[in-house]
Amino acid sequence: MEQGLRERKKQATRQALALAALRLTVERGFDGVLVEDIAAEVGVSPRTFNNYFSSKAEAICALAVDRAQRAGAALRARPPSEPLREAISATVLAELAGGAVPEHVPDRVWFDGLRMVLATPAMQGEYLRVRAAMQDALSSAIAARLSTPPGSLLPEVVGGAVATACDAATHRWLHSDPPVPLRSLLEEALGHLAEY
Amino acid sequence: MEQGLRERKKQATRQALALAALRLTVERGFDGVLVEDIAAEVGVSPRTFNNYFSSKAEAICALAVDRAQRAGAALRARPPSEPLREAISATVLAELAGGAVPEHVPDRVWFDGLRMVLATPAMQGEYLRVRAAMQDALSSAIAARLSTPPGSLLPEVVGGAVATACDAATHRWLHSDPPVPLRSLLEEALGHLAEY
DNA sequence: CCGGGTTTTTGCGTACCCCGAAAGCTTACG
DNA sequence: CGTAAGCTTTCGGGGTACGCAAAAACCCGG
Repeated sequence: MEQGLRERKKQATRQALALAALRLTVERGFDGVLVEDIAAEVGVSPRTFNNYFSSKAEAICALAVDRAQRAGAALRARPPSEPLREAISATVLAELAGGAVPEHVPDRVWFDGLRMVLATPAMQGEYLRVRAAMQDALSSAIAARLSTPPGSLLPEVVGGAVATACDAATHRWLHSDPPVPLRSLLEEALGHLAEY
Repeated sequence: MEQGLRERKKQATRQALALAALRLTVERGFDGVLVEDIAAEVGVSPRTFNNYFSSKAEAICALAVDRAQRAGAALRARPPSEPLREAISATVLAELAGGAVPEHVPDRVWFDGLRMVLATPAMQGEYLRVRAAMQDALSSAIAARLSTPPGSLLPEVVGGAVATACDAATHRWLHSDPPVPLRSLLEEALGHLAEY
């Protein structure tokens, strides 16, 4: 598992770049920060930045993608006897509403970052990839749980529907004034899905 | 409505650019065609291209976005007495499986184009915007039909879930070998949604 | 049919992004 | 240790996207 110093250093650089990208972008806006700045913050050449991420937007959203994948793993880890719907809602509530922000990222940076990504056209495309990552992670976990026939669309459809529900709840949460707890929005969204 | 020659010309230019972008990209791949080429094909300057579209990818997917919006309009146009689920499935089947390709685009270009967009990383982000456009169009139509309270998440969740189902069916369709009719995939996907 | 006001197109310049290649350093391992 | 493998860096180029100001195209009232 421990691939030695080399691998650890690589992951550290990656995290540092992603976090710096997020922080700086929150502070100065998407156009106010250059790839050069992010690289400088981490102490690495601009070219190296692009060895890790193929775009500035990708770096900014990298931590969110990581989290989506953790959600998939969490669903896989639930007891197989648990009914699918319960397993999903338990996973989603624990991972998204549990203050479980990735990798020592300050809560405030995370919240403001999400908000900014959604408000900036140049980053919406990348955010949609985060959502897609969530869908993929959930779908494959669902497929593993149910051991559905290979051709079935069910895992993708259900995974995508759940990802959509999380997304709708998150949007509403970020714009709610006065603030509403994310948990209750997630519960509402998952409820709508079940009753359709 | 008719804003005179001026407006008509603008729309014509827009369509021509979008179609040229799609055709050329199908023929030569995303990196094989420059903005310059697309502009030349239509007989306008490269600078003008960017007056209409803020990126090459946006132009390529513009027709698909237009179609998503037509789907929303179609849902609004269904009889209000019809139950929501029926209205949705009728709309989706008619708009997506009905060979209803936008604006005189050859079926083959449309099919190959979709395939290429989904296979090209540089364009996946833009495709996700198409899916998001579908979600928005459906959501707002659903909200209009149900006249739900302003704060409800239901329209977004259901609209997004349906968009996801369409998307999953489309993916499977494009990769099916031997070919499976899109209609039956859509029916399956919508079915999974209803039974979850 | 024609001139003034408006909108669109265009050319030019700029800032930035992303990537390929080759050289330089660092880590891994016998 | 010393050689092999892997990352980082430097350099340079091809493209994209957009601000700005001048030129062209269009619309309308006289």
